[in-house]
Amino acid sequence: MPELPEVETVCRGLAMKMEGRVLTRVEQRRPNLRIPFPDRMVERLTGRRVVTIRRRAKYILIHLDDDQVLIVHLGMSGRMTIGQDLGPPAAHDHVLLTTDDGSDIRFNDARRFGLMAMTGADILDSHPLLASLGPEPLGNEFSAETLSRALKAKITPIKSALLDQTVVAGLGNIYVCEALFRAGISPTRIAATVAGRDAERLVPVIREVLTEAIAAGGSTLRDYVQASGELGYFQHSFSVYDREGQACPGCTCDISSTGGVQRIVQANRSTFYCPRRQR
DNA sequence: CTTTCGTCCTGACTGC
DNA sequence: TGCAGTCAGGACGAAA
Repeated sequence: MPELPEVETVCRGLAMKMEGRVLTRVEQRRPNLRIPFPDRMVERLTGRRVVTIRRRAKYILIHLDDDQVLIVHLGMSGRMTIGQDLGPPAAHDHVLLTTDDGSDIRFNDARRFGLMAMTGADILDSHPLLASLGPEPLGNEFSAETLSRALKAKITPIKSALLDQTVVAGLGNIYVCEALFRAGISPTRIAATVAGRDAERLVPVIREVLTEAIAAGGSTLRDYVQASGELGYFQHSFSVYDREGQACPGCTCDISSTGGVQRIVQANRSTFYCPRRQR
């Protein structure tokens, strides 16, 4: 499931292949993903040159030479595959792009939680999908002060607060679990109680876990493929995520007495944590 | 207003 | 072996 580091990796892969290139062929193979495709998307993309590709939260922003921006979200199962002469579309290939130097770029999304939208570059930040996003966790605006301010009035668990894209933009279930583990903060803590001292510990840890994952080229558990189209998944080692019952990497005592990593459900999502190390 | 919960979707996995 | 049921999850929108 692509989170910020995976989206960053995809952006970098797409940028290498697409920036400066003209989209010579565009094919849209169904009317919608989570939402309908933009009106006349094929016509609006065909013949356009890609200027830059950037990321905001988990959105891929493809800037075109007519000052339009294609907004892409990978959702849960979305992936981009890149290659030369990829042949007939695979199952769930929904959008096919070809560049003037012969690269094929395909958006594949089995579960169709992803989306595409288009808007003008000048009004990009006020687009409904982007307008209420909080600070980038790797940006200068994200600090213990801004995080504390965002958490101060929240009575929801810190786990839920960190998944709230208005608090900080781009964290998903995996990296919230991992960051809380590294910070030694229980996911069940009321968000407001994390403001202050704990937020000072949390901010660098969030940056650290994301930076490591980006450096590793993204990570996955199931169905993520790097933008380069390379075969295989990058297997990232998580401390707690999806490790229910396994030994917590920080606890040296016998797992039979600790129970290892616990799984609980918060807001209908699995949370993994170590009750001994996270308070 | 804030917070929670249902919804979209398919494939991987579990258990009978 | 086959098949029904469960689960996964981002983000929106409805409900509380």
